[in-house]
Amino acid sequence: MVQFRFLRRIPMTVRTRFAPSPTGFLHIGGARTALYCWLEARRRGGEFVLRIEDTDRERSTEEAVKAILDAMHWLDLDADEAPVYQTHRLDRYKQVAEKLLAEGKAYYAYESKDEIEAMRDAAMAKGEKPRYNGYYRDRNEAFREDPNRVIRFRNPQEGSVVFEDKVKGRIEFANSELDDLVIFRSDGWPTYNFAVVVDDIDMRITEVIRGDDHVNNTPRQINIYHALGAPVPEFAHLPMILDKEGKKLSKRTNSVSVMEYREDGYLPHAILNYLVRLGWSHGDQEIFSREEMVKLFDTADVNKAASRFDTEKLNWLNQHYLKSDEPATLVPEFEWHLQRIGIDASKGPAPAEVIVALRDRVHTLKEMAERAKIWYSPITEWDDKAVAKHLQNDSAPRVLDEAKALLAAVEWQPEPIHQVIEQVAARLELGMGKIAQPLRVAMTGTQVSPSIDHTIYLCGREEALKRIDAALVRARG
RNA sequence: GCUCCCAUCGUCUAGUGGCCCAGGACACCGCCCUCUCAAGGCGGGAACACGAGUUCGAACCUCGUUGGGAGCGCCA
Repeated sequence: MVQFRFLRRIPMTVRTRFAPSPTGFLHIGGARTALYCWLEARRRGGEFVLRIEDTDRERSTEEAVKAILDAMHWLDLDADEAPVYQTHRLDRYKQVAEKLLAEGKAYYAYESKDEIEAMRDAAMAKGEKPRYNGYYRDRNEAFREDPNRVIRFRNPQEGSVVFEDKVKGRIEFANSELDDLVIFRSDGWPTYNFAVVVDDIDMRITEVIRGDDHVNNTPRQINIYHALGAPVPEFAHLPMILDKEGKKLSKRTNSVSVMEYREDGYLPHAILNYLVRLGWSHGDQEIFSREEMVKLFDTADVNKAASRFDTEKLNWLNQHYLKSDEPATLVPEFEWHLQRIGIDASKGPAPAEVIVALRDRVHTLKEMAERAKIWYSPITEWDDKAVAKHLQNDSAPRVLDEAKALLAAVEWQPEPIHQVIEQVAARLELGMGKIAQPLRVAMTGTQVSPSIDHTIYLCGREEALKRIDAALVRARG
């Protein structure tokens, strides 16, 4: 055990964990928790690990595990170790519970669920908190086969539990408010509050970062740490994320799954940047690179109050990254979106050039893909108003004829094309509006598009000339 | 009902007793630029929940009120 003693002398490494229960997809609140755990570990040179809390065998699914892992991967929140699955650790929980039993820190109880419920109703009727009355606490009943057999933790009755939450500050609970919670269910599986503590001890977690819906569980868990003679980690309870109306986020009215945000066209780092600023800040700074987040983030600077999810601001950030990222780095995600709407990116302009043309005009890659359609497939719809206004007038046919002639021979690059348009304007003595709009309708069937030179350029010469011909038919028709 | 938590512009927030008749960002409005739509530039309106204290002085400290939220499971 020489090695062991040596290890003890090494300063404790910071370890954080993200512990989702696989009963659904990774939602946006969970993503923020994971981000904060990840950042805290990275900043302090520590380790970030994952634990799958799958002891609820009714609701946990394989698909959900995969969905969560996929989302974490997409966000690039990498864990330092393989995930720990609670269902693989049943023997360990049993072992720890036996120890507590042997030391008199836990006991068997045999009430049925109905009896427990009646107990709670009675307490409520008296204006008290619904809780266990401690019937078996001092009865020292031995183990016996019984469908109702559970193991309860013998919670201290005197004094109080105080902890210094890194975001909320000092929090105190009187032990008299706590009852003897079940740590092992009658089905032979441990309960959440027990498994979490055993796992966090075994996984050497030094800072527990989780949603503040867990604040009320914390004193119970601390008492279990004490009973087990284990050091208590630090706690940081993050406030909730509410929807735009200030209500709890729900699937009905919001996108909640991280992967839905992907489908909606958001960039992973835009989501991360949005999330890091939702509940945390560093002065007036809004834009944070991954490196800056890692350098600056601190759970101690997290806000105490709940915050609302604002899609408008996410949109702004997403566009910010669309505009400032190197286009080439956006291509894979963009192509993913093109493919989703049935566009074959190989049959049209280079995606990077399309990105440059559209990034000032859209907030998401989904929108971008939709608008990119005009360069990858033929025009199928014509905006009647656009046709009537910009094609069916005196100058349009002349503009189109003239442009067609010049475009047929020009070097196919945005700049020469731009010069062609200016030449047309000069020759026909017309303003740019009179030139650009008919061409725009010709190229797109609508009166809205990126700058006309780029719009034409991206069509490709052959297609551009074909579209001018088609427009001439309409202009004269 | 009981316990715990929270409270600055519409939203995210800066602010830790004087630098604040409160700063930034998103959104909104106006102007400029302009081949459309955007993007961009410039400017504008917009908040310390309320009431008592403490203090020479309070967005910041204390108490109360009101309003929100979470939890009170053999779910996590």
